[in-house]
Amino acid sequence: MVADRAGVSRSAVSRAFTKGSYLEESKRQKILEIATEIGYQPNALAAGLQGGRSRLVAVIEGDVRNAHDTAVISQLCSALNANGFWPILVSVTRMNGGADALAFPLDALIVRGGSMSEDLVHRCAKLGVPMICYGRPTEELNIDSAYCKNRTGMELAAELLVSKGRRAFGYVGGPDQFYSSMQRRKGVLNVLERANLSLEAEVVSDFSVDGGFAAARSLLMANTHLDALICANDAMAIGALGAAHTLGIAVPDRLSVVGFDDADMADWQITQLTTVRNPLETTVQEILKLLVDRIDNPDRECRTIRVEPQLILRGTH
Amino acid sequence: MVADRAGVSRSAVSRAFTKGSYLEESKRQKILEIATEIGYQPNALAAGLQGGRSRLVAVIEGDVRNAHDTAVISQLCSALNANGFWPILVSVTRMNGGADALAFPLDALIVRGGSMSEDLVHRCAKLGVPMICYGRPTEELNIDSAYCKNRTGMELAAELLVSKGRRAFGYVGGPDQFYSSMQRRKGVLNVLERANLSLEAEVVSDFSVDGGFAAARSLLMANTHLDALICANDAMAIGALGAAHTLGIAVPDRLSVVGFDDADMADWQITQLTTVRNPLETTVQEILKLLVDRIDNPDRECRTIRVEPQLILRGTH
DNA sequence: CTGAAAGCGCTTACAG
DNA sequence: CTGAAAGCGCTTACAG
Repeated sequence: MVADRAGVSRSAVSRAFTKGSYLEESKRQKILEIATEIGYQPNALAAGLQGGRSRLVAVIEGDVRNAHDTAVISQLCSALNANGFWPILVSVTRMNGGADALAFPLDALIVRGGSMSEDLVHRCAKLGVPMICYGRPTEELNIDSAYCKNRTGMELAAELLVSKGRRAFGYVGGPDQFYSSMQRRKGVLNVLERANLSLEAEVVSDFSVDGGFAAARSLLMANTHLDALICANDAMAIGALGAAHTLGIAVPDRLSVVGFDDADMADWQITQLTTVRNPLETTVQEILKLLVDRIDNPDRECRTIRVEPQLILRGTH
Repeated sequence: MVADRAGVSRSAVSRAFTKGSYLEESKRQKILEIATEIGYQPNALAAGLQGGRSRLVAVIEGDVRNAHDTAVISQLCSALNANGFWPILVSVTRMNGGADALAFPLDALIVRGGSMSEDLVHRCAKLGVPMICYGRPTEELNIDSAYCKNRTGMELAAELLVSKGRRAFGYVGGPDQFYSSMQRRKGVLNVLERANLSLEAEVVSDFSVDGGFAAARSLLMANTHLDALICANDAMAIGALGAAHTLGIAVPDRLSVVGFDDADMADWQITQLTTVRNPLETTVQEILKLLVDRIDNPDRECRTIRVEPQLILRGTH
């Protein structure tokens, strides 16, 4: 034990590792020295038991996965690390909707709107664990959240195509249960209405590349006159690009294809997808700000951060 | 407190939540009932303090990211969840090479070979925290590991191209410091030597799509006679496909391109990349077996699992 | 500035 | 089958 070796009390050792606590510098030095020598490090579990903060944050991972979701989670964990938090990754399907993670005295719990169950909301509230949501507004639940303006983003995309002279629009939507799916579709519809156009064909898919391929293929085969195909995310747009290719439809000459997210793959040479940027670094930063601020100030009112989307012009419009 | 409400001891409550401990069924029932009512759940931190297992597993996330690495980590966390473990995600750059995670009484620590520092190895050994490595062999360090047979895999790919009549080979390699880079390159060289061919051009890149694009582009421009381009992973192969496209080189008519990993993107319609399957589900399962077995049996000899690669024929060879 | 003591919320022998 | 007690490894008032 470090305390014995250094001839000090356990309190002193604890203080040596606590920034900003009173301890004679020479003593602290000696303690730290012995600690590194024998490889001692305060046990975070025991420390976390002390009423204060555990610095543990559960990140609930949803079941619908695409490149953008994965990227958000990865960046989120990185940002948590950078702020001295320990992200515990929890699968929504595996761990009882994420509620099992509440066995830990969590400083916070982060979840995408689409994976948030009522049960989870109730239990967090009951236990006083702050919840931060992303991907949809949650004011009505009194929960902080950050999300990209989906409708606005899609309006940007649709306006671009209308202004390019496109007139026969098809749409590949995301699963109905997602807030983002509804909003993105609404954005498209708004613009078409203003332009006195209507959606000529539409199909719902699953936000995946394969799903987008199948959906776009059947849509394009049944509606050969389409000259614009808007997809609710980049993964499906990439699938749509494949579908157009196999059907011999030239993009963008005969057909415009746009997506949403601006995932990495949108900028590859073989895709060069025109899309709407869903700025994940910004979203992640906002989530962290909400989290830190919530911990400092547990009783403040909940806040909703709306992140601005941005049109990214590349080669498929 | 549940114990009071149910009129039992704290021991009884603890036992009610511990599978396989003696407790009259009616009592257990009552305790569980009250627990769900008031939202009680044993504190995992306090439980973890009890000499036994914490069920906490640190997963160290490296700095070099590509789709395959991200997928491995994501699946790994999912598999850990499925086995009742709590993965703590730790950024190798942010958290002192991952060593900071040792503040928790970890049941194990999982790290990719390329992100494993000597310091980390020493400290895990000193603290008795089992380390499971993937992506390279670590027998000499007395550490369990699982990895795909890189050399064998690349031999499969190179043999395919040789048998197709390709004679002028180029190679886009991964960063020198990775074990997998060296082994994959060796696989290519072995096959060429046996066929009395030699590598005509070669360049090292960074396992990313953009890196692969730039590398392949310069390679192809400087060596217009190449008829085969082997890339050390799928991401760079996708980049190479883009490079070939912008240079007007028809794949596979004039140039064969193959990758390694069989990442999701390799099977998209727009890529249909011929590649070598680096079976991540198998690797993840093997890592979990190693981990569980190590926990049950802390003093067993270390094991190295070599996962079999598999040639996947698609459209670019 | 520092030590002795209490306490965080559990589990686990130890007695019954 | 079950309770009282000790103990896990820390931190934090409380006295000095």
